[in-house]
Amino acid sequence: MQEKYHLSNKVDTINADDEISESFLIDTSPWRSRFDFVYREIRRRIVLLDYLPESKLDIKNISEEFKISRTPIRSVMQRLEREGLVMTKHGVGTIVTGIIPSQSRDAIQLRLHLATLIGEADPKPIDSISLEGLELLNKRTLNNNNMSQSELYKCYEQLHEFKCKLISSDLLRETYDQMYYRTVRVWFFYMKQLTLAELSESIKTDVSQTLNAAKRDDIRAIGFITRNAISAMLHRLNLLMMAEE
Amino acid sequence: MQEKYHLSNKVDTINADDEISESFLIDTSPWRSRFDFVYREIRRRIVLLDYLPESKLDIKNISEEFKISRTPIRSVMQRLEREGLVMTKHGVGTIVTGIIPSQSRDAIQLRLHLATLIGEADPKPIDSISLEGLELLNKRTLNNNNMSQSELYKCYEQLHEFKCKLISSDLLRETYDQMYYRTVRVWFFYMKQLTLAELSESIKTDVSQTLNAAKRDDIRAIGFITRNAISAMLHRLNLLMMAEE
DNA sequence: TAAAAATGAGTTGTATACATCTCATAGGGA
DNA sequence: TCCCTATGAGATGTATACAACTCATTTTTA
Repeated sequence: MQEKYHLSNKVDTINADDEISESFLIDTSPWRSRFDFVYREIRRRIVLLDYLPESKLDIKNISEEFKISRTPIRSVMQRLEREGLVMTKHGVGTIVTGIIPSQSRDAIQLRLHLATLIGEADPKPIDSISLEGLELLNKRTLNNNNMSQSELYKCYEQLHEFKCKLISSDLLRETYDQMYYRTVRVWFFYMKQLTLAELSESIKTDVSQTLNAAKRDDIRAIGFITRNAISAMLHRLNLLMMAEE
Repeated sequence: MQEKYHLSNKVDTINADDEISESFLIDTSPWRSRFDFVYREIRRRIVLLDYLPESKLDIKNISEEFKISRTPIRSVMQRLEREGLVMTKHGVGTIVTGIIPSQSRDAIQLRLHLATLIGEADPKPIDSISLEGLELLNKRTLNNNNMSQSELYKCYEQLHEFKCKLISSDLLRETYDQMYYRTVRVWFFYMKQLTLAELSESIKTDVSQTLNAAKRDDIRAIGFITRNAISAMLHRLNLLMMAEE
């Protein structure tokens, strides 16, 4: 964590074209960017198991690291708590939630169902830039046989973001997005070093299948590809979880 | 708002039986209750259009009313913002979100999809107390021909809570719950006085059908009953929204 | 000696003053 | 008269001191 946050980083720039009538209400101030930066960074650390499940977070340290007071960090933590990634208890501390098989299954299953809705209601058309990005991602994953966990995270996230762009409903997109981060953490937790290759293989086929469907503009297919990939992972995970119990 | 909040009110008492291993982490302190009370009350006001869409909230007034400082009120507002009920902009204010047809449709459609999942994965058994409550609700709605908006809100909420109890996945329940409040606000907004009777008729059949299914322990049926009720409402609403445009 | 009570360190929740931002309005110049 | 600018009220975001809570350790007491 050498570089601190740069406010110039673009953070989810919202399509100003849609809903102009309400866009004046959307807060694009630096505050929002700062919040988003810290939120994403801490989420990244939790998902990548940089902060281990059931470990206590040192809020004081974190606020010093980001050079920001405890108040906005609290906001971030409250959001992460709503999203099931941390738990807070008065007088005790802020703790990364443990990974509980039943809850993990629930999250995966919900994501699975939501994935089938990806191309349901008038999906957004695929713009050429996104498609190019996907082609690059495809080449990148094909050539790279031994991806690190962090590289894998980035690739997987990029694929996820591509799919998200196709969802026209903001609400569905956000809900699906939340499920993504919950489930990806579970992948990483159970896979650890052992089957990193397996996870990497899975993303390769996901990317190439998605690319094919995207080329022929078949967005519903992308929904089902995703659903099937999640289903496969769930099956694989059930074995792992049963072995552990 | 004569009576202030009573900390003794039970607020979502969590089943202490499940997941005992983690239950020590759950914060049951008065703070949590206070937060929940204020959150629910403000949500109620927004959903019942006590606070009108696009109107500005006077945070200072609200914090004085609840005899609590702006800090915890901010927490509540941040949660409501995540749930799409208010918007906040630095230096401007906190505003109840406007009701936008496309977004309303999205919320309703998502709730519709989630409803079909109600009895999917090992639903919780129906306990006799809940069933009795449902029977009472049935009698209450049958006899009461001219329900006020606030009565309707309570009945609808009670029915909703009954259905929620059947959902085994905490995650699905919470997501479904959020969609409920979003959509119910839209009902109330478009229905106003005109078709209150219609809404009341709709809930009557929903309750009685649900009761029948519950008696024969067919929980998947309840999911589909709900789905169909939502679908009917969506259809009705589309007509209203088209007429307005 | 053992159990109960008190103490204190450490953490989260709250109150409040201040920083920052936005918008409406008033004032001045062309 | 019109337009540009400045100013100030009022709102949200932040920093910080303090209150309240939990838990481990120490002290007291039977």
